[in-house]
Amino acid sequence: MPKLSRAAKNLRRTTIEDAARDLFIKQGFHATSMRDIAKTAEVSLGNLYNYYATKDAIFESIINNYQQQIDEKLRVIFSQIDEPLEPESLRQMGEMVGNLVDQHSDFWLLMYIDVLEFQNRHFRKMFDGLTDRFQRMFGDKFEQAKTRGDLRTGVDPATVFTAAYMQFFNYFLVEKLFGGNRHLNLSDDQALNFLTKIFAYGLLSETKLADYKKSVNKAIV
Amino acid sequence: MPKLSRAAKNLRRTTIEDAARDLFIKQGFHATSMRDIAKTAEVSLGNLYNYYATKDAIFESIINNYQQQIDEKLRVIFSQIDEPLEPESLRQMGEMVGNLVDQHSDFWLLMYIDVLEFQNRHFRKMFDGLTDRFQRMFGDKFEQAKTRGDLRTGVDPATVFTAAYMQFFNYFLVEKLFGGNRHLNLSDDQALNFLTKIFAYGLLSETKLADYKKSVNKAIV
DNA sequence: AAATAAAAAACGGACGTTCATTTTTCTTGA
DNA sequence: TCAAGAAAAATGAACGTCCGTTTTTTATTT
Repeated sequence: MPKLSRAAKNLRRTTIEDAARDLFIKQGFHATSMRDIAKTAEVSLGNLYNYYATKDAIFESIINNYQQQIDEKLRVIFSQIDEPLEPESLRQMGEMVGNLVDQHSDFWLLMYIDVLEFQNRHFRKMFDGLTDRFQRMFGDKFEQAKTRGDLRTGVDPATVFTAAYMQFFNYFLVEKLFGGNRHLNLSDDQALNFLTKIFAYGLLSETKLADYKKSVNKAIV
Repeated sequence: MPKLSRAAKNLRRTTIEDAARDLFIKQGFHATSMRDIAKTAEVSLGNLYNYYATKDAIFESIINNYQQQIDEKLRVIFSQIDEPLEPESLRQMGEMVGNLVDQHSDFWLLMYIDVLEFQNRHFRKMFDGLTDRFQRMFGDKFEQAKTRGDLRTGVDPATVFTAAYMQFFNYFLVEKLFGGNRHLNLSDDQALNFLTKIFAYGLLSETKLADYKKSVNKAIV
């Protein structure tokens, strides 16, 4: 018979992982000691080993939980997109990606830890088959746009969408984590507009583009 | 009177730094011990301290030297670009960036170490004022293209060029270091063509684009 | 032999992990 | 209702190892 309820145990685990995550992010995996984690989590050193077999196990558990959290946020982001190929939607996605990077920069730092110390073993799936996933997600919308004649011929919409997604991500990561302060010489808002514009030009047919230009920004012509 | 010539001393330093760099990249900064470095460099532990005051000093020296090497490679890349706004040039840049990432993936790993353990102190300058630098580099070419009417109105060529540069870089980093095997669902060659196409559409005027489409790929129309 | 370089040994401390011990918690029997 | 006791949980000292750095010793060169 267990003396602690499952809920109480999970609470302890959460406390430990929160502490460990903060420390890993602040000072790296190797630089963080089990004693650091114990002290921050207000748990004895030995007791850590009642919850995790090794220090690595703590890292892996953090990643798995965090990954789920981020996956859910991404799911919400994409679920809010009705028409993925509308410039407005692209921009909206970029904005939400920016928020995700802002609010969870620690998660991406964990990814770099993973790249360096675990050959990105835990994060590989973030990029694996990315285009295919978007195709599965929005395939019908892509098809509809194509039959409507909204798209340039010879340009695969799923690939453009993926490229836009990646560029938005990279833009904010560079700004947030790499100290590239305004590396595009634009404010975040302006950068979003600009990148959206680029991908819209790359994606849309001339007739469709004409609408975009007219409606959004007359200065562009 | 020194017993070792300056050249001999530099050789030792090079040997030590080569060993340290390999180890840092393979297992990270904190996971690499001075004893590891000594053994790999075939130098005694104590002797390391005749050449470097601390372990950090080794890391900084490596970065500074490597940075110079990469800067020189980048200089060569950009010096080979005559007409930065030609799609062909963009693609060429992308290809060379790909080679740079391939041949020096260790350098970019050092950057991630720097992000995690030194808040990117040593690499900040890689992204700082990037657009300005391209403007300074190719400003006259950009102006010429504008007056020739090659460009879309309302699209700053330096910004497009920077965005293209960043996207090429990011594409290859994801492929090489993050295990995103064919995350755009394209071969590297196809990805280069595709990304070039996107930025060309975003950058060039309709008349100029017509030339591009005709000359490069009739299938696109 | 004097100066420089290299090697080896030693230092104090911190590391991840283990383990004997103590404390807490809940069940049980009266 | 409540002490007894067993099981679970928590503790902190201890272990052996490795760490970055310093100091001492040895080798090499002029």
